Amino acid sequence: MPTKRVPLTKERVLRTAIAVADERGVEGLSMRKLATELGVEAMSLYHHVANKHALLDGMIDIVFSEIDPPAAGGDWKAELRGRGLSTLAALRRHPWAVGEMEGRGTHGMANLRIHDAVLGCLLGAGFSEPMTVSAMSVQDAYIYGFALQQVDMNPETPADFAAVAAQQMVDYEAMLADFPHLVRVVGGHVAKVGYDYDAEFLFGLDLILDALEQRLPER
Amino acid sequence: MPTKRVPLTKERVLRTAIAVADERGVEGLSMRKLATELGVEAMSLYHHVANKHALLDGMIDIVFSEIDPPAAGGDWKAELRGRGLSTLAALRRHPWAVGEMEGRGTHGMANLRIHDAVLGCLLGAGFSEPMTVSAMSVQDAYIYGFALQQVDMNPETPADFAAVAAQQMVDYEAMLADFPHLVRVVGGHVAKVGYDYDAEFLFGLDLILDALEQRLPER
DNA sequence: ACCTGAACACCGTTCAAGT
DNA sequence: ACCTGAACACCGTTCAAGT
Repeated sequence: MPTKRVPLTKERVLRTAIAVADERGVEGLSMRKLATELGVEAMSLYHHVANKHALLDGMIDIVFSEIDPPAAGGDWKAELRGRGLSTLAALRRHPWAVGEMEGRGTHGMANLRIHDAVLGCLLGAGFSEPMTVSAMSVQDAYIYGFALQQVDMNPETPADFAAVAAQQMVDYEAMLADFPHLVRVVGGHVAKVGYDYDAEFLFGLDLILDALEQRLPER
Repeated sequence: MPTKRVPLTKERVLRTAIAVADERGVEGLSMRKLATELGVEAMSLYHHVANKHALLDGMIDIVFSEIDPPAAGGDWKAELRGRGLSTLAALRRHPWAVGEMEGRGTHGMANLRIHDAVLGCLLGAGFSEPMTVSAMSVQDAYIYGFALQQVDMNPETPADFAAVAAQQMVDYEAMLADFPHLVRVVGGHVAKVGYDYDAEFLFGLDLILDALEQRLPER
């Protein structure tokens, strides 16, 4: 209703799509709803984006652009720790992203940029070329996997919450009998309020970075 | 056309849904197509499954049921290594699964069963309760994250392959100038045929398991 | 050049009706 | 009890037509 004069651009389409997905989940993002949000008809979007797949490609690369790349000169462990935290933060701001990153053949410029920086950081630290590939692979798998698990904790459709709670109770019934370790450990430590996801994330990230340091040729 | 007498059961609906998703991706799985595959109308499915969300819940728990749970008594590292490999194998057989596991509040029985076994294995190894939670969290994040990256490598729609190849070339153009480390490392080691995903997976899994062993109280 | 109305071939799901 | 036909409210995308 307000600024109806501002013209449609690819940038504006992508930014608005991200806002919609952040708010309503990727399930709640349709070309038609996005168009309405932009004060336009659905078909107008196709002048700025080839199709919905390309729309998601663009959205995902914007998420990658929010990640701080590690510097190559300094303390490589600190740099990669910072990059890990920055990645998790971006994926937490855009919880739909991690589930859509897989299977889409193409890689955006921002994606390539941060991976290039990570490789440069590891090579600068003294890792061999094959070891650098492996070292990046473990870190990325861990970071994306952790983000994925975290999304799993916060159900994105609050409408399902009652169903979830009910199912939880059914599970609990069986758990008491069949899953003693889950009852003991999860009941005792995870279910208590204030479970600290950032601390949990850093435990794993530091575990991996320290283990990688031990694989460094010299020292 | 052949066996039209066999009655619809939840089991048969879920198994067929998995077969369809394995073959055509989760995008290619609709209630209507699944019904056709079963020689039935779409609405008949709703007698065995509450809705599509519940269908996916059931499918995912069948994937979990294909994972070998670790034993509690033996060599904990070997057991958890085996469980990691078994999980990766299941997620490779059903590439759609890892992208659908997130965000769905509910957890099936097979899911709970294998997590209970992992916890039992770690507790049996001598880890404290909070450490057991952390140790399972790193492993799961790594395993699911690795599976996610692997799906990313194999584009699930072979129709897009030409587009992917074309985009790859565009990327390469820019890479030569802007992403020197990617060109050096990925060009030299990853792009060469025969990149061994299982070896890469085990590098990270063993790195994590060895690092966890160092955190064990006694030894 | 940029936007759109109408249309096509799909979706998930409900509901009243059939056997 | 189990299955279905017709209908509703949605999808992504194409295409010829408007400005």
